[in-house]
Amino acid sequence: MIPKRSKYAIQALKCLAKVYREKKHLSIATIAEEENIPRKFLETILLQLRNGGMVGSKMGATGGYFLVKHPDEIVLSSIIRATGGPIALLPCVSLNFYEECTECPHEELCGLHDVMLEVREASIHILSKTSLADLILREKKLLRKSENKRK
Amino acid sequence: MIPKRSKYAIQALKCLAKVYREKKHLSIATIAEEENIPRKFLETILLQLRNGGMVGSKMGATGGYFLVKHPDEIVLSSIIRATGGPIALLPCVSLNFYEECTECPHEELCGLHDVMLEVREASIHILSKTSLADLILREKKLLRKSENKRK
DNA sequence: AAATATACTACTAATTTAATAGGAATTAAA
DNA sequence: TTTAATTCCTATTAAATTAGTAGTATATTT
Repeated sequence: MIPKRSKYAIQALKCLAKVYREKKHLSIATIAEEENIPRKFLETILLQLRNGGMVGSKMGATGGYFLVKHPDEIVLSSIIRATGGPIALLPCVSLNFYEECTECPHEELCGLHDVMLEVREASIHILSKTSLADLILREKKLLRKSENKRK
Repeated sequence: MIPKRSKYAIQALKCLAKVYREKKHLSIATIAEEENIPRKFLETILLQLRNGGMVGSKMGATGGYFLVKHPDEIVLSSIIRATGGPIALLPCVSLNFYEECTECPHEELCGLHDVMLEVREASIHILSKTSLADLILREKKLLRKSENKRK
């Protein structure tokens, strides 16, 4: 499981992506309310994303946050990583949270390691091809689908 | 990430799978030593696996644990589940640890939910086709490969 | 100057997971 | 029949992680 932190980050960035074209920025409070995220917690998350170079901020009254890249270029895997969320199922196959198995004498001979690498690759493949723009597109499609169903 | 508990379970079962043909059984202490797992912790894990119907046990002196199914029939996904490890990256897409998103008004319209379902399916696909027997086979292949390299 | 933001960092609370403790029940063998 | 070796069971503690909060400094607009 990825931490809530990472999930909140994705939600917040999706929010910002929706106003990207209009070059608007949103305040923490606005995003927090819109997405039901605890305000102060969101604050620390956005700060982390800013330090990670994914969003920019403007201080002072009428300040707020905005994306510094096109929604097409921000993919889920990098958001998860920027917020400290591991994608792999075991530390010994994690790119960013790697830890040696104390029990495995030779990692490269471990069958479990081998399988878990495959799982990681499959997950990263999906998460790295899905951008904020894709996420929004998906939601449009889902909405259309559900509207057709209702007819 | 899956809990250590699940990883230990897989290691222990792999151990048992290796002696399955000879119809031998192994004591907790033996497995614990072989796999570098804290003995008392392993005890609770094996108990859980027994209650889950994956292994059998024999009490008393010369007692121990053994697989009740063929190593071909025990797959990684069921071991992980039997030991309480979630495979999905978010609670809202977990089959066994499902929890509703408090923030999502309509789960079926959420783009993130949609993507995470795909990730889950991809992971489960791999973990459900890999059995203990496969794991052992993989290790043989890895060993052969590394021996060829050394030449 | 007042109001409204972000910046920063330290702290607390809550939850989960890992590991241990300790004795009861069971079995085999001395 | 006693002893040693083992599983069975459940409660508890310890450790680590994550979630969330507090409070103050700094910047910007009106």
